[in-house]
Amino acid sequence: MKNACIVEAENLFDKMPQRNTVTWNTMIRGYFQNGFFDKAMCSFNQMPERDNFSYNTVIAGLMQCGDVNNAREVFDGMVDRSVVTWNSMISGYVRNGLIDEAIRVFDNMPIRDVVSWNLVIFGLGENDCGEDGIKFFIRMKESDLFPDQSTFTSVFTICSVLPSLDLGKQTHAQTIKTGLNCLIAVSNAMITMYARCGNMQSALQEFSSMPIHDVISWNSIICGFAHHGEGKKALEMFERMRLTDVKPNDITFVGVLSACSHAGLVDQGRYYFDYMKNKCFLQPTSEHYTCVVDLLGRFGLIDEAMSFLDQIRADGVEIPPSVWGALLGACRIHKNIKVGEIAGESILEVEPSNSGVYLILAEMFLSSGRKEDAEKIWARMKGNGIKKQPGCSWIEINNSGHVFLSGDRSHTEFRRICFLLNLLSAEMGTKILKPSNATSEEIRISFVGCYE
DNA sequence: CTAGGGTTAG
Repeated sequence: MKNACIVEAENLFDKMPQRNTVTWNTMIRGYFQNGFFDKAMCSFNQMPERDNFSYNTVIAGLMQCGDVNNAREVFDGMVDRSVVTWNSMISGYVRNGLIDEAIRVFDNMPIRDVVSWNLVIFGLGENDCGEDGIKFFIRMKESDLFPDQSTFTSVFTICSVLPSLDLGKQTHAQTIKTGLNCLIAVSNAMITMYARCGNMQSALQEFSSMPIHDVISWNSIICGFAHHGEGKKALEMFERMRLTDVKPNDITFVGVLSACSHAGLVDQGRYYFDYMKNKCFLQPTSEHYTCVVDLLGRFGLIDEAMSFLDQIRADGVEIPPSVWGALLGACRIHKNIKVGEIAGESILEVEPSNSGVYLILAEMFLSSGRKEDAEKIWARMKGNGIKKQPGCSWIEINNSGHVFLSGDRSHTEFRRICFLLNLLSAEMGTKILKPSNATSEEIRISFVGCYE
């Protein structure tokens, strides 16, 4: 039922000589889908007899509009709850970010099906609890239920976020055993898993093995290459995509433009941005603008970046903070304090608690000998009660995860890691335009924890 | 006939 049709549906419903429960249920769903929550609830209360479908429709509808409490009330008032009823509650809680509630429902339900497990695994993944999601995945396999397409896509996504290449490979093997690796959604998730685990070769191999590609397959491989700084390969894939019938979307161009940015391909970047707007008729988003400013800025074309901002304004768009951020980053590299200050202050107007901006501005002042201005920035930061979040990163090696937090140095291999990092940064220093005079400071890392 | 699950960037 489309929005314009709901009126027509209502007319028919009113004119009907007789209605049954199915008719009422259909009408209620239509009301919810078109945003008429009051009418939906009115019908629900008015209808002569309610079956399980009626309740499930109302719970899902209320959950979809964020009315978690009323959904709970309807649920609590039910006598006969089906698996779908319980799953609707889990789904609703997950959708509204209440993962703990979702798990409580899961724990209490008398019978679970594949969807119940999938919802919990997906929900945990979406809420930064991927490791717990994996635990549920293992428990699921110990039950008498078999993982399906949705299970595997969620698990691959978790593997790509953790990231855990080992688990990803293991899961890959399981999809082959079950034949689910032939499904396009599963393959797509697998490409992203391999890409984000740093294994572009396997990502490409999976991509190449697929008989059919959809826009997500192409986006996954393009963004994968772009993310790894393989700008040329990303663009090669995009050119191959153009030979197919698959239409690129806005995400494709985020990949393409960031590829140009990482590879320093300024002319191509200008061309693809124009191509996106004028040939594909895609409205640029703030991400696209950010990519272009980043591309121009990295290359030192600060003036062109500034006039590009005018072009954005001409589209009737207010410059988003992320665009100013890209410009600020460029100014930092190319030591353009004048524009950098404009960019930084523009961000702070909208995001006064953005600690990174204060630090970059202070650093820029300091490195150009304006110590007093740097101190003013620090004072402002302190005055606003802004603290920097310590940096954190993690990596999986030989089945165990190593988590590093900026500041302390308790990792057992701290000295060896520092030594190797210094070697690496010396190596990189020869390839960067700017000589590595910036950092004689010791690289500070620390060991925080381990997971299995 | 009607109800629950969604993979892509930064």
